[in-house]
Amino acid sequence: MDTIETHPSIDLPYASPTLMLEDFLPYRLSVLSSTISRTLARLYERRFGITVGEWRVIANLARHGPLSANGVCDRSAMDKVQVSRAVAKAVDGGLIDRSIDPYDRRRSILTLTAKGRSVHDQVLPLAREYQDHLRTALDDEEHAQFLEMLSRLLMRASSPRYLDS
Amino acid sequence: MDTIETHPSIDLPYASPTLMLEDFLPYRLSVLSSTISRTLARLYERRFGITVGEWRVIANLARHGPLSANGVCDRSAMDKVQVSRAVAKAVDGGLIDRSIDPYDRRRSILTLTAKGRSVHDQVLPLAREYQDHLRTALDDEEHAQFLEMLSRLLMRASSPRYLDS
DNA sequence: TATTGTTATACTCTATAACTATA
DNA sequence: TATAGTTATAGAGTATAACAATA
Repeated sequence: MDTIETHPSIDLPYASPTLMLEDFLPYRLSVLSSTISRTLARLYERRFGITVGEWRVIANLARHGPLSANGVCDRSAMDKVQVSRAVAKAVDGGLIDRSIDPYDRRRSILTLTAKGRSVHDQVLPLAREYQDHLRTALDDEEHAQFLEMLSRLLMRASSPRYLDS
Repeated sequence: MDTIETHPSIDLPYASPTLMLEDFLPYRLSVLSSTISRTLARLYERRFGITVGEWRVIANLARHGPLSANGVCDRSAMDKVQVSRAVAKAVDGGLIDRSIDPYDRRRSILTLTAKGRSVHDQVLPLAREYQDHLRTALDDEEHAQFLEMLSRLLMRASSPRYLDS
């Protein structure tokens, strides 16, 4: 609703413009994303003892594996340190098998173990179920639009002008 | 590994369904939100030495202040520990004035200092500028739709069924 | 007893850089 | 010299609980 008065209230000696946090896009995104991430993180941790990072690695190996650590980086929005740690934990837990690429001994070859595949096959329906639960908030067209808008926003958010400075 | 014979594909000994991470809504939201949050956190920290938490408290006090710590909690999606720490840092930095409510001596009364107001007035246009930069990815109608979809998704994400368990 | 707010503790996450081994 | 990956370190954020003061 627009203001009726043409100038700020005389009660206030000084009233600078303010931010309605609940309409600030970064805030809104952050609240939604962290609510969802927390829920999923708990789901993965409680039921399967894995972190979100491990899940991302596992999901990528299930779909695209075998991959090197670098291959996982490229597909997971995780940097090499995050991948290294997630992989170490998953190898430790017997979910991932790590060997050395004989053609380039700096590279690793990561594959799911049977146990890792089994965890994947159990987590996947739960992840999908949660996504479907969220998606009941949107119809198919809206969902497509939403994803498309996320893409456009990400391109903007990743633009160099704002990434440093 | 489980059965081979019952699976249709000949090429793959075992191919369970997989998740295309890049189409998984929680993943997409997380990548976008963390890119944006990181950018803003750097902006606030580098130019003004404040955390995102402090900025949220400051923005709320500028708009709705004076508030108690609880009042800030209600409006900022932060819990009382986060608020307590953000307020302590801002009081320490001379941005917020903290006194005790004489009518309920458990409560604090938080107001911006002149310095806090000044920081607010400098951060605000930068925050808006960044939001506007993001918003060039969307037209006005899309932006309204986007915020509205975020609301619906948040209601879903906050539903009790998935918050614990 | 319940509420407001602070403090303690432990754990996760992130960012950066240094390091190794290989190429 | 460059790349793949690991390790080290410190800082920030998060969750939980315990706590003091007040109601």
